[in-house]
Amino acid sequence: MSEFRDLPLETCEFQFVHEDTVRRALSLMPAEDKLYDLAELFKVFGDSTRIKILYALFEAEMCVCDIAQLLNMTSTAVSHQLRILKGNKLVKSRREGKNIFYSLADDHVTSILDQGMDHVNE
Amino acid sequence: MSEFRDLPLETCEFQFVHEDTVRRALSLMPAEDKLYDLAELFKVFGDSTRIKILYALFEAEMCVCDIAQLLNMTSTAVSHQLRILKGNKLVKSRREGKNIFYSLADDHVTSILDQGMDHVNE
DNA sequence: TTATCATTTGAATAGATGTTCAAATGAAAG
DNA sequence: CTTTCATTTGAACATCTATTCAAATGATAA
Repeated sequence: MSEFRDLPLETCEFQFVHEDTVRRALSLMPAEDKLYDLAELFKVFGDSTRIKILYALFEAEMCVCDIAQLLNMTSTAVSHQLRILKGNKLVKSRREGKNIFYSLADDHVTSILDQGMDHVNE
Repeated sequence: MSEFRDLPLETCEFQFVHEDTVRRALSLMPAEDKLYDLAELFKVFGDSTRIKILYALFEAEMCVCDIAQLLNMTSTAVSHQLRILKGNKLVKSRREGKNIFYSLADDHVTSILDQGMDHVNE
């Protein structure tokens, strides 16, 4: 039969509309897990606290306490968010005595933020 | 006094750490509402259903029913997400008889997706 | 008009998520 | 060792959000 997976018959109860378009798009879609990972990445950027943290680190590395002061938040709340940012490889950290300094992981972070900011500023 | 807003004294109870760094970063941060808008934008990308819809429309314009079939979801669920995408100017629509065709709003959408996909593929 | 059906809308539900609180690490200093 | 304190951790809570369901539009055809 077809080289593609069967299309569900139930979604549109009465007819197939534009079946060719659907099949072609389906065959060209990235893998399911890639799309999921991509959504997860953007989800990390989709919180104003985390966005603020990333912009703060844009200037210089900072410890948790610095960021907490800057954002007028508790160190605990900031630490929770830094954990998520680090888990997604958007920031990295180094210890210096009692302090742990965080900084942006790589230039990708900056370019994603810039791209988004362009859209917002239109 | 200072040209910057006062820093809160309560976040780090016992001392100011790296006050200069904090003040400089604070003065260079984008406006609060810009950062909020940016987070809102990324929040829209931060859902796998919406990501799938955008990638589907990457190939060709499609009606709600087409997308629903392709994603194996109900038209209702897809419509709700299209509403969000359209509200954020990521897709546009045109009516043709009973069908409403959706397509990507502009090239910005593509470049944001590409940038994110690069990071995921590392 | 009436029937058909793609799409939208609003309310309800279930699941995800950010902040707070209390407690636990971990490193430096006395 | 004990104290100090920056940071982390886990649980609880409140809020947000995606999907479902039932019902309403809106456009075409009979």
